[in-house]
Amino acid sequence: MKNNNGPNAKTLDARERLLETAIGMFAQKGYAGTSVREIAEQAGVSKPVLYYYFNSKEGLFLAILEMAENLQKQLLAEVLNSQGTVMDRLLMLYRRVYEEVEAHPSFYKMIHGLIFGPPQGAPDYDFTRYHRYMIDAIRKIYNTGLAVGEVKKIDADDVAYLVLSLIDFCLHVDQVQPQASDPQRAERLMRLAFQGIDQGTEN
Amino acid sequence: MKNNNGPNAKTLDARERLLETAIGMFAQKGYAGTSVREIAEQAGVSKPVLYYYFNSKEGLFLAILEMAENLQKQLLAEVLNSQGTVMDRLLMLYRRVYEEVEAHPSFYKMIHGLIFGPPQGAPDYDFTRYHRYMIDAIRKIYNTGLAVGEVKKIDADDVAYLVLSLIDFCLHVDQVQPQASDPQRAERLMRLAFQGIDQGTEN
DNA sequence: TATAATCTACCTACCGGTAGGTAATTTTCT
DNA sequence: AGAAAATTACCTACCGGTAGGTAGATTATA
Repeated sequence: MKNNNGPNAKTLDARERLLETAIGMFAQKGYAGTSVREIAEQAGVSKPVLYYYFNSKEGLFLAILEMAENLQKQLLAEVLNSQGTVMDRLLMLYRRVYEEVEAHPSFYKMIHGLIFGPPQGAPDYDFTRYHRYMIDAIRKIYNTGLAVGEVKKIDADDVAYLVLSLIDFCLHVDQVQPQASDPQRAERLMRLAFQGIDQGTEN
Repeated sequence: MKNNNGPNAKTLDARERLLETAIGMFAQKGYAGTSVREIAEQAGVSKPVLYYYFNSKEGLFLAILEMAENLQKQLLAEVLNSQGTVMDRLLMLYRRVYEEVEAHPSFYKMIHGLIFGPPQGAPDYDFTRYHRYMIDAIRKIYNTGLAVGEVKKIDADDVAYLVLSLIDFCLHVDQVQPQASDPQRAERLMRLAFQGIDQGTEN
């Protein structure tokens, strides 16, 4: 009954509530700054329930990271399946990431903090993989454009780093300085960078 | 005596040792992940000495941030006094920041983690100021170049964001993925971006 | 001898994690 | 089908240990 659907609906409830709450608190206060007591309390369950589902604070943490990685892989696969010019596809990459960030701000904030922040006693985890996946994807998009003579021949890594840097930066600014937020900025910056990357020098 | 110079040398010793140790530990483990016990121990003093000089963990933290802000202001003033083309001056900005980061890696890492990471129970502090100072400086450099017709007329903020994004990103990569480090990358990326920003479209 | 700098010993509050128990559901046996 | 056994999903109460912070004695300096 209640507001749940299907069998063992209540079972999923506590687990998912813990996940969502933990994401929010890790995003706001970091791993070390968040206690399992707070998480359990805010999720409306007792502390041992957390240990029942995740074995430990680290287990809960790693469960979240696994979700994040799957989400990213899925998103990139989707973008890499797209068609269009290099510019179109890179803009689509940005927009899809942007959508995801808007839909799950805490999730993004937590991952972002882990990638860029200090490891605050959190379990070892190679966060650079998130960047590697992005770099790879951008490089692939650039290379297909190169094959059809759509873009200049430049070091593909340099292109990838330049594009990723502005995507990351725009997302970061949107998040920590909402008053300076500008959803169009990333697109403008990308076009700005592309005036030197596109084969034709139309401007 | 010892290895110190001038009066109250030993006085400064414990205090400075605490500052340096704290910077290193905050950089590695974050604010919440670092205990005052560890800091005092690693600095070779007892815990109350820390409280004698800084009153609290927060006091120590804020003392470090004040140092950082002064350092940045001094660096930017220096760069803004320089002469040359927009490109030259922006590259100089990058190189000076790079030098400073190389010279004090933990210091940079700590500030970087605070700007991009979650506020892990650390005292409230507006870290966006570091970015604002940088944006302002880059904008000023661009605008002087614009006045003499050296660069295209583009939104100065967009230029500043693009330049800052790649500077930040390159410094970040150098730090978290030393094996992928490349001191020349920032310069290459900046030239890459400039092929679309420079007035002449030579390529 | 006054004061600045440091120590040992201790406080309370909270940390991650667990022991042990229970209501309710599901599975197995007859 | 209905009783017995097992499992799921949760609870309260507590553990050893460590967190930030302090009181008060002690040592060095001038």
